[in-house]
Amino acid sequence: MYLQILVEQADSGVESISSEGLAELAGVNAAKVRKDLSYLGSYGTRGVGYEVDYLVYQIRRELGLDHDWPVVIVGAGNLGQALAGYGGFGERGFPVGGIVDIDDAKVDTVVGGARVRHIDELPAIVGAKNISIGVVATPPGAAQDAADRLVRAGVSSILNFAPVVLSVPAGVTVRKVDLAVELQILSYHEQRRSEQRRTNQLRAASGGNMAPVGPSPRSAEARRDASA
Amino acid sequence: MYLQILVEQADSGVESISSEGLAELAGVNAAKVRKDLSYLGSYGTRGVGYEVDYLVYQIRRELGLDHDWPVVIVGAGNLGQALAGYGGFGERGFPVGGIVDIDDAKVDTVVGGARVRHIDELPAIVGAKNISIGVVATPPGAAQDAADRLVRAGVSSILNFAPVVLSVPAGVTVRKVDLAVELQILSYHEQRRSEQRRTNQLRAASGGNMAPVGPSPRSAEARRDASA
DNA sequence: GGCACTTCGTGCACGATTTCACAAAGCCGT
DNA sequence: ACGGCTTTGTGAAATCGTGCACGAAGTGCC
Repeated sequence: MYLQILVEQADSGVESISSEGLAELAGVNAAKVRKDLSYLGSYGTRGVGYEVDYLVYQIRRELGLDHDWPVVIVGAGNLGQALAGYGGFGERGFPVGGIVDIDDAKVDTVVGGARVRHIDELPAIVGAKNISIGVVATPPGAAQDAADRLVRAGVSSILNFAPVVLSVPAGVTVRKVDLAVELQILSYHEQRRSEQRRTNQLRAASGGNMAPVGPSPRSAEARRDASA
Repeated sequence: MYLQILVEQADSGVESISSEGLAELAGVNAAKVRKDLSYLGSYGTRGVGYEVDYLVYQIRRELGLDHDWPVVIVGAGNLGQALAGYGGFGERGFPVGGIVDIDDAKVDTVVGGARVRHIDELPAIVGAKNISIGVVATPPGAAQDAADRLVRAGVSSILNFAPVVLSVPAGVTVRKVDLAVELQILSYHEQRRSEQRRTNQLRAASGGNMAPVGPSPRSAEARRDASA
């Protein structure tokens, strides 16, 4: 998150930023920013702040973003195609090194400049380009098989878009992005808001004379939401 | 997460599950599962466990998933089209209630069964279908404007796919999904793994006789990853 | 060169979350 | 009906993360 903000700042010509400034942009506490950045080393200057470019460089280095990480996408359905077509990936250091599908009808079609290849070619693709990151964009039922194949092919990090919990051997990192879960969390907040409204109406209807429902009890939560 | 696992279990015919079983599947501690579920009420049976169907029902109710939440998508580019075309949304209770774009060239094209409408129609769409959730699928530069328009139209929850921090009034919930950030986190793990390998090689080369690099110091982290 | 001012880096305290541990509660076999 | 077994629900303890406060270190003006 810091990296993103810092790059944005660098692009608008900001050369130096204080922990407080960065904290404001990130929606967190300034002390937290300093503590977080201190894990990278002492890259700030007291009385001045942090040099944006240098900090960007250091964060990139720590995250391993000083070189490209080609990724292979498994599943050329709706989502797989969108991901392959989305230029933002390559721009940010993750070029699409290949896209595969199990369905012969999809093989050899072209999406986003890459030709879809058969999933059996996965080991060859991963080996040739030395790929260590795989993206699972299959239907739920095929996701575990896709993950197994990725692991067998030598991939050690997986980004999973399928709404299932993948089981992988130790030493393989999985991250899951579940769009429905994100929506469910929003649903929960909406639900609470509508309950809140009902309660307020009841209070108003009963001509109540109660303490106002101030922001204080929920402020911490609200802040987290805003910064998320 | 529990909901997802429970639904999966229900589909495979499991009728009852213990906190320990659920904890295993979720990759967390059993006591945590019990404490989490206890916030919903006392829906377990001592000596037996939790009835899967009933628990699913209770979690759904708490999350506000007992009715549909139509969503409106802003941005009919690559990602917006994929989201609109992806059936999984509607299936999980979030039907696409509309998709809009600012570009006249895109207006009136049809994606995923919905006709793209102009962004100026946002208030009408939101009002007509009583929509409270908006999805921002625009390029970074247009995201804040999209969010502002959503808020003005009356939306109170936003799912943001653009890699920028949106600022919204208090009372509006924003969740951000940033695919590049997910990949960056994987990159970080890969980076560490490759550093690890180098260190091991050095150790081996120096004929070292050191304590083995066991899984213990990283096990907590690994567990978090697996369960994420 | 010295002084006022700014901002970092970090020890410490507090609050939140997670885990432990155990009593209470229910099932099942006899 | 009762005792043994299992598993929940929840106080208490331990751990973890965050924010405060302040010394250290730098800048810039006079």
